[in-house]
Amino acid sequence: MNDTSAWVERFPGLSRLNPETKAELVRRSGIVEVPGGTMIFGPGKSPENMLFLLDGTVRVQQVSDTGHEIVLYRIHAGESCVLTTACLLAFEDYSAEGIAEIPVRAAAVPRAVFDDMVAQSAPFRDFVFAAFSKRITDLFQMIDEVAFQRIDVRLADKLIELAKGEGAVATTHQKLSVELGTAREVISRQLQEFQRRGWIELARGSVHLLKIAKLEQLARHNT
Amino acid sequence: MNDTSAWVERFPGLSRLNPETKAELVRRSGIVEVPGGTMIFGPGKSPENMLFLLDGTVRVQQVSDTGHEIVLYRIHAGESCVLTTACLLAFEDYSAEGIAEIPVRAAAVPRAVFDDMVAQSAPFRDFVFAAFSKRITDLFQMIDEVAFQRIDVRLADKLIELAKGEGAVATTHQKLSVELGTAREVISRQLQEFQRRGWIELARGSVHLLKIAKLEQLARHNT
DNA sequence: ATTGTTTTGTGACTTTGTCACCGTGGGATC
DNA sequence: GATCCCACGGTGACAAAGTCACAAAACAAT
Repeated sequence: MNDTSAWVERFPGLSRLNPETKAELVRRSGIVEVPGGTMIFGPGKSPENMLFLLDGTVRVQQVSDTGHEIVLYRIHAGESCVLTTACLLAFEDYSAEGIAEIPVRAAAVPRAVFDDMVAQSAPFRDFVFAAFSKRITDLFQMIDEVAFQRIDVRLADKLIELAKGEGAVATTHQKLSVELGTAREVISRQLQEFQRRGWIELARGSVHLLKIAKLEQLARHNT
Repeated sequence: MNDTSAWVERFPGLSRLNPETKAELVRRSGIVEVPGGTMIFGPGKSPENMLFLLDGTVRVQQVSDTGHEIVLYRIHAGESCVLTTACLLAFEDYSAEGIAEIPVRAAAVPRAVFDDMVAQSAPFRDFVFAAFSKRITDLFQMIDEVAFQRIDVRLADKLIELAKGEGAVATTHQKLSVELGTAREVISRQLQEFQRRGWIELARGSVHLLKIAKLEQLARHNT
C-alpha cells in the first residue's frame, strides 16, 4: 500500500469528508513509519501529532506503581489514537504507554491541523467523537471484566482474540498475564487446566488451540 | 444560586469563551432540575442534551450482566458529562447509567448547539477535549486500582473520599461494596478490621472515622 | 560441554470472592 | 404495644485468585 495520498479513504468515518477537506488533511499531514517495538508515546514522551494508523498495531498498556502491568487496548489499522488526541489537546499527563507491536505506518496530523479540521468539518468531528466514545465504552467494559469476570473466561476469550483465526498464539505465559493484568502463575495453571481438558496444546512460547469451540463456549457463557 | 444567565462563568474552562459565544451558549440552552434519585441516563435511555452540572452530583455506575455493580465515577458541579456528549455525537450505546445522587441542577445544551460551539470556539473545544482526556486517564487509573490494589487500601481511600472532610460517612456496607466493585461480605470484614484497630466506629448505616491519619497512611502507602 | 537466560512448573500460603445462613434493629402496620 | 417485614450486618466454610520462593527445563551463545 503506497497510495499515501489517498489514506483518508481507508478510514470509514473520514470518507464522508468533502473533497476539499480531504485534500487539505492529506496535504497538511505526513506519513510516519516506525519499526516494531518502538515506544510511540509514554510517560514523559508526548507525541507531537495525532496518529491515524495505516498499517500495524499499537499496544497501549499501563505500568502500575506496584510494578504490575496491564494491556488497556490496541489500536489497529483504520483507527486513530484518541489518547494522543487527548494529550495533544488537553495537555494532560498520562501514565500509559503506546508500543508498536509490529512495524507501524501512520498518518501524522499536527495539532494545529487537527484543530482546524475539527472546527471546519462536521464529519471529522463525528469521527473524533465516535473514537472517544468507543474508547470510553470499551474501558467501561474492561473495568467490568477485570472486576467481575472469572480468569478462565477471560483467558479463553483472550486466546481466541489473539489467535485471530489462526490455530495458535505465539506468546509466553508472562505476556498473557500482562494482557489480563494477573500473575504469570495464574495463567500457567489455567493453561494447564485447558490442556488437561484437551482444549489446547502447550509448547514453549506458544499455545495451540485444539478445541476453539470449547474455548468460545467458556468465553461467551458469561458474556 | 439563581443567576442562571451567568452559569457559564462557573466553568473554569468556559470562562475563556469570548462574550458573544457565551451569550449564544446561554441563549440556546436551558436549565433543568431533577430530584435526587432520578436516573438521568441509562441503557435504552439516551439524554437529548449535553449537561453542564451547576449543583448536585451524578453517580455513573455500571450493572454487569453477572448482576454485579460498580461505580465508575461521579460528575460534580462545575463539570460536564462527557458520556452524554459521546452518546449524543456518536450514537454509541452504553451500558452505564447516571443517577442524580442529590437534587441536580444543570445547563442542558442541545446537540445542535453543542456542535456549533465545537465548530466556532477553540476554548470550547479545549474544554470538551480536556473533559474527555480527564475521563479517560481517570478510567486508566481506575483499571489499575481494580486490578492491582488491595481491597483494604481501596476501602480506606474511598472512606476518606466519601467523608469529604466530615468525620463520618452515611452509607451501608452494600453501597460501599458497589463503590469498589466487590462483595458486601468483604467490606464488612474490612470494616470490622478497621474498627478492631480503633480507626473507625461502626453503626447501622454509617461509618465514623476516628483515625483519619491512619486511614490516609494506609491509602497513600501504595498510591 | 559449559554457562547463562528465559520460560515454565510447583507447593505453601494469603487474600479475596462466593454461598448459605442467621441475627438484629427499626420502621410500618394492625 | 405486639407483630410483621425487611434492610442491614455477622459468620463459617469453601473456592478462586494472587503472592512468594524456588526448582526444573528449554534454549542460546560461547
